[in-house]
Amino acid sequence: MKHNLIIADDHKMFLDGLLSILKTESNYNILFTAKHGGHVKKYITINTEEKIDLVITDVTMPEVDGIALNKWIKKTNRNIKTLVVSMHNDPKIIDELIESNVDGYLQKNAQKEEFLKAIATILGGEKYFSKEIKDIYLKNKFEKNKEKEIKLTKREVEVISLIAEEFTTQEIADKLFLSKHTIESYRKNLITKLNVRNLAGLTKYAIKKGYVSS
Amino acid sequence: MKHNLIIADDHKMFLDGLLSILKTESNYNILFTAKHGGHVKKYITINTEEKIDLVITDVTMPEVDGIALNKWIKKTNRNIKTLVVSMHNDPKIIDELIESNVDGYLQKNAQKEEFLKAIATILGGEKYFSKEIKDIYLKNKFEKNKEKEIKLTKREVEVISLIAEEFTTQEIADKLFLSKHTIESYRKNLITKLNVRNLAGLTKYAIKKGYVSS
DNA sequence: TTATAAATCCCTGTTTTCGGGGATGCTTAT
DNA sequence: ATAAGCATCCCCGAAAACAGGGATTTATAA
Repeated sequence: MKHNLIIADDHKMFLDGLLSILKTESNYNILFTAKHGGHVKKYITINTEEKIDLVITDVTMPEVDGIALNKWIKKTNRNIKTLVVSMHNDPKIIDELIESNVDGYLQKNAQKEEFLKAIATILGGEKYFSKEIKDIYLKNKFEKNKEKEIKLTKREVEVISLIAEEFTTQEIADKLFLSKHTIESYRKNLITKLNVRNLAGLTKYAIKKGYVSS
Repeated sequence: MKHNLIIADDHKMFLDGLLSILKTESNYNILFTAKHGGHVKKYITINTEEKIDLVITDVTMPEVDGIALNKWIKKTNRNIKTLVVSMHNDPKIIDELIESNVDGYLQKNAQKEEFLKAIATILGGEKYFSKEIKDIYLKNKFEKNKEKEIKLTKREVEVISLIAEEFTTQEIADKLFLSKHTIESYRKNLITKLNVRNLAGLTKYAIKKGYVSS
């Protein structure tokens, strides 16, 4: 029995490329192609009696993007599989998609073979993520867990930001209308808390967290 | 008169997508498609009497990549135009391509219309770069000019790297088998040279330059 | 060849950081 | 109500950083 697919991507070229690949496989039937997620939602909502097996969707699309579309599908139709394809591999996006139960994630620069493999795997009931994506996801999780307990207070963030902006303790004290001793306490606590050795470590942490621009 | 094109990309899907777009335009004739730059070089070398108007090429390809291919074409065949398409927009790559006289640069997530416009523009004898690419190129140039005089010596890079890695002066001295005074001199010079105020500034510079990871 | 730059080392101060304490209110959660 | 966390402030001493000189030798470029 043929599998029914829907593809959503606002890039004509990617769409055409994907269609040409899928054409070589005789048992895929393209029900519908869309320029953004809203069209897919409408299609699924209207054609309730039609069997839809898989929605392949881009992440960045106008109006309703791939993340929102995946969430909507997973919330309303538990038997429709989803495969997200994206140009980039932003850990946050990958995380959000996996948490909302996407069935697969591929980078757009994947080869034809991987595309077909991913689609077949997902239609077979399993999940498919490329090795890179898995690594990114796990690394992200791991780092998050390691840094989980370390939560800085508002004041600490203020202070570490100013430290990373090259201000001295006295200058920070003046800026925040606090005693020099207070800032010294904060610096000391930050060094202990963040498990670094000196200003350089604090600066690196501030940059990593985006408190300052490098 | 028809224009003769060559396309080089190791991604079947992109290739197919591009072909499907070009098919809608009747006056483009696809001479040859290749999986990497080496094939294109061979084709051009063999078919000397054939008129080749434009080579569209990806950046990342096995063996001979798009950068090398563009350089080779521009060195050996001044009447063949080149259009580079890429997934990413790394300033270094863009800079290198523009310096080696590429005729156009597009991101792969461009829309169909922009692809056709770029190809037409280039075949008309002009260059084509998308607005983002121009911005990236100019910003890069501008920043380079601003920072031009600041050149660190090998030793200075070693020292600033270790500073940013949270080592103290004494530790760096021990590591490099140098006197503590020497490292102090380097630190001092670096602070003056880079126009920063303290370790935090040095650390930020080191991160920006990629000497250490944040 | 003669500057110039790089790499190395040294000295004298002053300021800042760093590590170890401790204290006082004030809020928040248990 | 009591503990815990936060924000604030203080002290001390050692270590390190910072600022400002200067000096030598060895490459390297003009």
